[in-house]
Amino acid sequence: MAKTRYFERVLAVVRRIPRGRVSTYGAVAHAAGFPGTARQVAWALRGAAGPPVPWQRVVGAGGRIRLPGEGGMHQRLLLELEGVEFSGGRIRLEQFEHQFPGQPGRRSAARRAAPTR
DNA sequence: CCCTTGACTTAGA
DNA sequence: GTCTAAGCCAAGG
Repeated sequence: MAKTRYFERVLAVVRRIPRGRVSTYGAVAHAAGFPGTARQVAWALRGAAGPPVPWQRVVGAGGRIRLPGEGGMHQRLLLELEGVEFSGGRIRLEQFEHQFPGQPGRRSAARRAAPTR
């Protein structure tokens, strides 16, 4: 039961994350077409946490679990079962982060505030 | 319409 | 390495 478009879009993206891979809130938000809405991605996952949505494959920047409490423990467990390796509480994004197809945000052709990195 | 909440992120101390 | 502050944005009250 689709609730909102935002909701649907985000979940659709999360569903595309293959098993054994992970993505970050920011990346999902961007892939869904809403760059800069990482927090809302978390909000959406919270309301969708279920079988149809591999919510555990979405982690915070740097490959850190941002879900507190047992939920976080559960998430880490599920990921490890999928083959994702942790390194001192962090996931090696270099190796497990899923790269979405060249899908530039649809809201505006592009948006790379990319600070002086 | 205003205010609060939150599984976030980045930058600075 | 840790902690704090500010920026961000959709939803719900």
